[in-house]
Amino acid sequence: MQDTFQALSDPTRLRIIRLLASTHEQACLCELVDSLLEPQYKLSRHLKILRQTGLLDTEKDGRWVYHRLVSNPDHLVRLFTLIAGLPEPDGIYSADLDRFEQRLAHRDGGRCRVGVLTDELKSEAV
Amino acid sequence: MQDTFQALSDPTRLRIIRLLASTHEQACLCELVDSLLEPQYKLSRHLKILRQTGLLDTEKDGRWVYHRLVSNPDHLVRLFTLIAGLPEPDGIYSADLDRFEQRLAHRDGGRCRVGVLTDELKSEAV
DNA sequence: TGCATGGTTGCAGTATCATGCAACTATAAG
DNA sequence: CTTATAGTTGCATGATACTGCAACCATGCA
Repeated sequence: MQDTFQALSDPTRLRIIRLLASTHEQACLCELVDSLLEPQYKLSRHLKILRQTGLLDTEKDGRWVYHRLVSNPDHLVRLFTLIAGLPEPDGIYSADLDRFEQRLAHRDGGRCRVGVLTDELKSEAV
Repeated sequence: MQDTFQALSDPTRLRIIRLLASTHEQACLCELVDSLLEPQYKLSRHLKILRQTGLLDTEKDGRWVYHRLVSNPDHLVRLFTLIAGLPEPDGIYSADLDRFEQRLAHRDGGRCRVGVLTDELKSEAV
């Protein structure tokens, strides 16, 4: 179980878990890149760690790989709930959440059909 | 908050937290030494980290220093509860708990009045 | 078959962390 | 004052972890 806490001890990984826990959504890598504004390879590696630790499930669909929180064992689900309800000192998570929901608007039939949009999204914002 | 998970990502520190969370007790260093069977300096350092991370409160009483889980903020208390209810794959925690309760029998008026007893306790066990 | 693109990974550098040893502080008792 | 003991800490070392870069794999499409 300390592996679980170990996995959550990295800021980037905690952002990923919080995002998925508070939205009850799944996300592919490019959507996470646009939401957390971190390099693709960095997030890819953290996702791998979260998967290996048993916190994430993965489903491959064509070129896209969807990540979601596991739905068991029970104590992990409770932990996710606790994390989703955590107070937020800095506002990082709500900013992640905003960008994520903006990104979800680009889905088609509940599936990701585009790649990294960070630059385009920035232009729209202007 | 990742500091909290970071603090819990060490096996020794998790043993300390689990012990205090499942007993709702406080403990001084020598009692922890007898319960976890780890070197005093090692536990002392981990206790310091847990204190600095805001998971433990400390009360000094003569030569003895008592450590207990903090009672706020709320999400920490919930986390402690979750930890106390965690399944136990290996039996390490229940062994810690057994030794801790054996050690508590040596208290006098709810206070620790002896030092490290590991060797003596071993002899008794024979 | 070739290309664009979502995603992965080997490598190297740097930082962080846990541990053992030994020296140290602080407090109580003779 | 001296001694025993509960607890702390500086130092050196080995292990682990995060990151950036660049090369790579896998899939869909023209």
